[in-house]
Amino acid sequence: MRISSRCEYGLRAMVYLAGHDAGRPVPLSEIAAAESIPAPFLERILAKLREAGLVKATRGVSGGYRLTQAAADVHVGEVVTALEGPLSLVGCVPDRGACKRAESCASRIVWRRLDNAITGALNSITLEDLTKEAVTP
Amino acid sequence: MRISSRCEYGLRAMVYLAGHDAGRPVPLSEIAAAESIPAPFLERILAKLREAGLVKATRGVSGGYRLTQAAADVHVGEVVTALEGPLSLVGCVPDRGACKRAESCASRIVWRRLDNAITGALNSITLEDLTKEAVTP
DNA sequence: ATAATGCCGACTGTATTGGTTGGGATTACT
DNA sequence: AGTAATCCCAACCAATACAGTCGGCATTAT
Repeated sequence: MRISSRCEYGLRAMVYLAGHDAGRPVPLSEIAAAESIPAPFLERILAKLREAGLVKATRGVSGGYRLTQAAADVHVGEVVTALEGPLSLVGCVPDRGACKRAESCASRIVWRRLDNAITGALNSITLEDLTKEAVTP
Repeated sequence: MRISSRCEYGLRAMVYLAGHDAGRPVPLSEIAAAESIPAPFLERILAKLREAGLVKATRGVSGGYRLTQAAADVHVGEVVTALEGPLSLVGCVPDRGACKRAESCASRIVWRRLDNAITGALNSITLEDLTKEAVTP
């Protein structure tokens, strides 16, 4: 039960993009250097974010990455989901059929609550909030 | 970012113990059968819970496991921590020195919030709540 | 043409997960 | 004393995920 480096890096990269959008795409190498992320690893992370539609890339000289949406429209939960898979920590929460005893399982109450807490926490923050650091802890 | 089976099983076992404490210890085999948990695996899970002081075992014929405290005093967070390690999903939250950029890192805000959400969700439920199923989702 | 950039598939070492196996040590009961 | 039920423990295993790396190809501004 740990957030992967992939995900930490990915969020840092997204925040960087949000904070450095000046009409030009930002090359991967710049993000990697600024955030101390191994470049080839970051490449694979950005690929996932691109597949998820969160960033778009332009190739060639002076190419790079940009957000596809305004920073204010991107919730952190979307970023985490793109990199970490569904936020549900336990299979029986989204898919009641995943476990035969789901109906009578008291523990499921816990996992449902946990699910709500996590989703709420991550979806109540946008990239814009983070660039402004105007979030109360 | 997933709860391990170890942890799901462990919580189910704890809830079972909370709901079946009739002054006698409950043998592992009973829990395993009732909750469909592979017995040898459950054994290792209960070992961890015992190390954490959450259950105690008595050996020999008609031995078994019991909670060390009243169900109302055991918060789910303790059970999860015992099996899954610290609840913090990211190293820089409990230990600010884990990452050099911690001070200036906007993402850290996210992880702090997430931490609080998770801890809050898990520590607001006790085993007794679960046996009564009196928790609102 | 060239250099900067993104795209992609294959590979690797390490750790974790989800177990199993086999043999002990304790204890209640007869 | 013997036996069966029970917990205790160390070693092992296969599959998967994690955190990267490497090498080459495709695209494009200049």
